[in-house]
Amino acid sequence: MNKKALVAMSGGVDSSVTALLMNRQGYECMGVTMKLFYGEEAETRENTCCSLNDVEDARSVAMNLGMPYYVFNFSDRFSECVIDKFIDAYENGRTPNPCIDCNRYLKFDKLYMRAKELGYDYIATGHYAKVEYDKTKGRFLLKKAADLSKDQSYVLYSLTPEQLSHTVFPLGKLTKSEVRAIAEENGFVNARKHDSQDICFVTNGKYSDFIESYTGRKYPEGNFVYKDGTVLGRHKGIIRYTVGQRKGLGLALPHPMYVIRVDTETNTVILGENEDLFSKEVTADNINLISVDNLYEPLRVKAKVRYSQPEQWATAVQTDEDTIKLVFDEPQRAVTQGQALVMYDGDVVVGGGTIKK
RNA sequence: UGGGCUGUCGCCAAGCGGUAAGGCAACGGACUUUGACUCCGUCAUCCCGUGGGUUCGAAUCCCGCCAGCCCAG
Repeated sequence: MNKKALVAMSGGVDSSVTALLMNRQGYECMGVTMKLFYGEEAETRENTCCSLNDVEDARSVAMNLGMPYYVFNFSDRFSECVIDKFIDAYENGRTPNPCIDCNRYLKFDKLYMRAKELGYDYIATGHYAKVEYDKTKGRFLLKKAADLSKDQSYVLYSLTPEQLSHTVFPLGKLTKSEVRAIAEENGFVNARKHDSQDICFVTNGKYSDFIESYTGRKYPEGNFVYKDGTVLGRHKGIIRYTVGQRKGLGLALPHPMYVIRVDTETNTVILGENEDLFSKEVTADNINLISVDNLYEPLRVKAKVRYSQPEQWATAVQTDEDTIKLVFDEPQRAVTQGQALVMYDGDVVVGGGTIKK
């Protein structure tokens, strides 16, 4: 009997080629698009996933491949686990990474559960990453993609052994251009479609405008305060600012200034110079360890604190059940609460957590 | 009311007789499956508070006026 896989299809090139490859590899596949949110503009937007056009594209590819195709409505789960968390983070002076939550709570949780219910053993997605079973260690590993420029292992660090053992990433060994070529060869409608980017549920304008219209709340103005306490001006609501930010302050200053801290207690945004943004220490909680059981013994790793950042040498140690303390060899810029800390041992994802400070 | 200083893009600010630097902000784009960062581009062309004058030529020199600031009162 063939192995059965549920393929998450966004309507983009990557997941379409994923479906094709899964088919070729002999899996009995079902294509699924998750309906995650409702936005009037979403239907026409080009750079996002999961809009109506995207559903049509996904359906077209699935039909092409002769696999059943369904749309699952996961919008409740999405608003609860991604959007609400996103808003909560900004309201509390943190900076969320919704893609990570979407993977954690939707693709590899809700969708995986649904797959199991329907008798499918595997989830396949178009992520650029690899899952490998390490016989010597007796565990599943998450590894970087062959195409390092597209590697998405960072946003997958939360996958558990259970999830990894039921996950297939067929694109992990391919480069983006190979994927596009395959799509082209097979006449996929979306072969040349733009890569998705930006926050998928913010279909129009800025995320801060989205939060205000979604919640109906208005975030009060407050002071921009220089690190020495001097008031420099008024900010337009705390959710609009994140550590390291320079643009959009609306302040005319003699030299560039950056947000170095957001203080929700006093509703102030603290500004300083670029040099003030560097720090060596990071604490992360809500951790997930993949390649090791724990980190109570300090471990030399390479780590990063945001999606697009080359990893940096550091030493990590677990301080309790759910917390990691990591010290970089060199100070890193704008380590921000709410973002993810992800650690690597070569190509292998050691694990990660949410930056607490 | 006397005395002094200042008045150049939304903000700061060069310029000191030869035909408007730069920074900040803003806007547009690139990069990017998060937010940022970064990079590229645009941004005073009847014009340098205003009205005269000198000069081949002034934001730059001279005179008047207006506005703001400071010190006296």
